[in-house]
Amino acid sequence: MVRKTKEDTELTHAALLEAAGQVFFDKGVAQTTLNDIAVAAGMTRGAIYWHFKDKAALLQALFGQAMLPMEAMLAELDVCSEADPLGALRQMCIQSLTTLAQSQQQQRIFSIMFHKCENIGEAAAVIAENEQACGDECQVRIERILQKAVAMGQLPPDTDVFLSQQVMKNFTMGTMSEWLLAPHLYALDAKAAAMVDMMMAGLKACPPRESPA
Amino acid sequence: MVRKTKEDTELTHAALLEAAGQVFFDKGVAQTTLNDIAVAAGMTRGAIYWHFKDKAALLQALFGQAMLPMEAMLAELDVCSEADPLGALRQMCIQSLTTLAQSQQQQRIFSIMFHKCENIGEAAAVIAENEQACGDECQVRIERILQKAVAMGQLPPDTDVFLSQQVMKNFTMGTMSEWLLAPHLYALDAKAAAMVDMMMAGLKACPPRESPA
DNA sequence: ATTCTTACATACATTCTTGAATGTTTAGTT
DNA sequence: AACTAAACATTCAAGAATGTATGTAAGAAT
Repeated sequence: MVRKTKEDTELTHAALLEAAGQVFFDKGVAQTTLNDIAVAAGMTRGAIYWHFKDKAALLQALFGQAMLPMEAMLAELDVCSEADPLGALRQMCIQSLTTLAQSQQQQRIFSIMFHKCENIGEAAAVIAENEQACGDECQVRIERILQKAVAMGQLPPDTDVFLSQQVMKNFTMGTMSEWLLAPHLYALDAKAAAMVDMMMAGLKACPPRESPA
Repeated sequence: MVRKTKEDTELTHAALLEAAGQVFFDKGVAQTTLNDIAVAAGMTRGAIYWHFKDKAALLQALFGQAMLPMEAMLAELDVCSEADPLGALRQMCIQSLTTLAQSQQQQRIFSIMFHKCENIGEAAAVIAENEQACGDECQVRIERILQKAVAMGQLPPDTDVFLSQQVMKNFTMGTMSEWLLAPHLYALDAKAAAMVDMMMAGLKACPPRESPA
């Protein structure tokens, strides 16, 4: 079995990505050989080197795949944040968690990002791109929405917008990260709303204040 | 330079640990050779193999070193939680963050744990020990204190104690993890109290409730 | 029908890293 | 003073992973 039709080619491309996700998840990125992935996909390393430049490129492709739902949510956020900015942020946090809870592929990839990949060297460039592009761009947007919430009276006027955004991010990322360490402990999709509501209640009641500069 | 006095021996032991922390932090655990560490400490691999069984043992020793302050805080927690359980938890969260913010060695080691070490295989055993011993034991204690807070009326009677503890943990770990990715973004030690207060306010105002079983 | 090129498989050379084995010097011990 | 053993340094064998180079069968183009 050698030369395939174009659809077959894309199929093996996807199969390699899926196998990579599985093996990276099982053994960790550093402990995983390209041969491991190839075998898991029923091929040889030649196939991988054809589709991807090297291990880092494979990882990058895998991460990029998981970032699509998140970027979609960010786009949606701008639309929904007109009337009720705080409500839109709440929805985004909840959706981030429930989306994660409902997709095994997402769980695997995020688990790799959080716990099974060293943010170093090649990977650092990938993380720095995806976490500075999505993370930095994301930060600006959320701060804008928080400012809108302040302007509309949903939050106190002296709210420290930057820190509030940071707290939201820390809470959400921490919840994802920690839940992935023990997904059986509780049903994240069922509890996400209650957890996020608790955080939002804190944001409304006692947000970090701007220090008098 | 070969045979040293006992104090010198302990000195090189500490030097090896410090070098390990530095190099692991710089290059990540997987990308770090034992030779890298030895050179950074001004020695050869022989010294490492004398003091530690292998790379995993070195990592374990390094992590154990960073765990001491945390365990001390847990011990202190039981003492302080009599009159004001919620206040004691608040103090613990704040102290966790400020302690991290004030010790560069802690920052390096926690950064390694969070972002530069794959929770896999050998390391998983270490993590599973330290994060299941400290993390599992920690969970039980915090839940007990939260129950005390419920009994004393500091929290609503139908508070979901387990989920509340989970939220506290997620927030604290997330804050540590995210801050370590960009420590220059804000002064954690100055802002820790405000951030924790926000979370605690949410806990008081709108904690996750027990679902009617 | 022939040729070209894709999509892999196979083989190979090179480079690292590890663990162990052995060597060496000197601090304690008696 | 001699001996033992600690505290390393040095050397070596072995495997393993990577990148590349080459082989090859089949789809696509003419």
